[in-house]
Amino acid sequence: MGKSKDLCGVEYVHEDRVKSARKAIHDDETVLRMSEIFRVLSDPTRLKIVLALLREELCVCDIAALLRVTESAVSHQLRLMKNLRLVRYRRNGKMAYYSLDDEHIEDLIRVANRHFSE
Amino acid sequence: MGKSKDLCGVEYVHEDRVKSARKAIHDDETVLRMSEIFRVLSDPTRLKIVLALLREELCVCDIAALLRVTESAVSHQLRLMKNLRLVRYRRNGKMAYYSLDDEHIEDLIRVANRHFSE
DNA sequence: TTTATATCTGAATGATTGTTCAATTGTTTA
DNA sequence: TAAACAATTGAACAATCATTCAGATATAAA
Repeated sequence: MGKSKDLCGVEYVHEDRVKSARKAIHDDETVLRMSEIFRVLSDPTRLKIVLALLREELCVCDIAALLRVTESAVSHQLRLMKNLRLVRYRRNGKMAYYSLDDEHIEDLIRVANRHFSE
Repeated sequence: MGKSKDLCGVEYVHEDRVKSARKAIHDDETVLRMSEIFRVLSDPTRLKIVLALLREELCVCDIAALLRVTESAVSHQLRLMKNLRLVRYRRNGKMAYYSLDDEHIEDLIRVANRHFSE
């Protein structure tokens, strides 16, 4: 089984398999956006914030106290998630109440849980 | 609604909500292991490798050519995923053929896809 | 207005990470 | 044997990241 060339001059050992595999890979922009979603959940602190918001709408200081991290750190992470439209917030006086704004995150966490329990 | 103290001396604004949210957060070790799974998929190169292996068993040099990255980079990432038991490999002569060794990854990617298509 | 509280922000810092490079291992072929 | 090839490995590097700190903003209460 020799090497073969494709149009771009890249050599493959198994041309058929590579062509098949390439169909399964999305375009770069889509891959990038998918990876961003997973990246949000790849940090333990952020994952805990998401897990907490899955159950209750919470203000920044409650999240900070619950996770034992500074309010500043929580605020930074919430901004990141707000920019990705994963959380929303409403102001009420001095407080900012955050809640989840994405119905697929719960599914992702459910699948990840299955990974350990099975 | 005043602040209240729990046993550890941490003050909460909304004690009831925090107690409820805490139940939704897994223990530290579980959260850490969950975040590790998401971390694997949070890098575009690794995500592409996974997407490719979802369809075909591939050798290192084919993955490298397909993604236009060095074989060394691919090998490093594959080792990481092998340590997490997400991929397996079989040797055949000089080649090492890698394939997915986890049935939940496909579900994670499916859910992430839904996030954009809906 | 002053004071206190809740949140946000930008800069700085230390830690982590993905890739590259050079060298090496193990296998096949000449 | 020697040469070629596929893959691995460890060190080094630049880039990214999460947190901290100090200060700013905004709202509520005194």
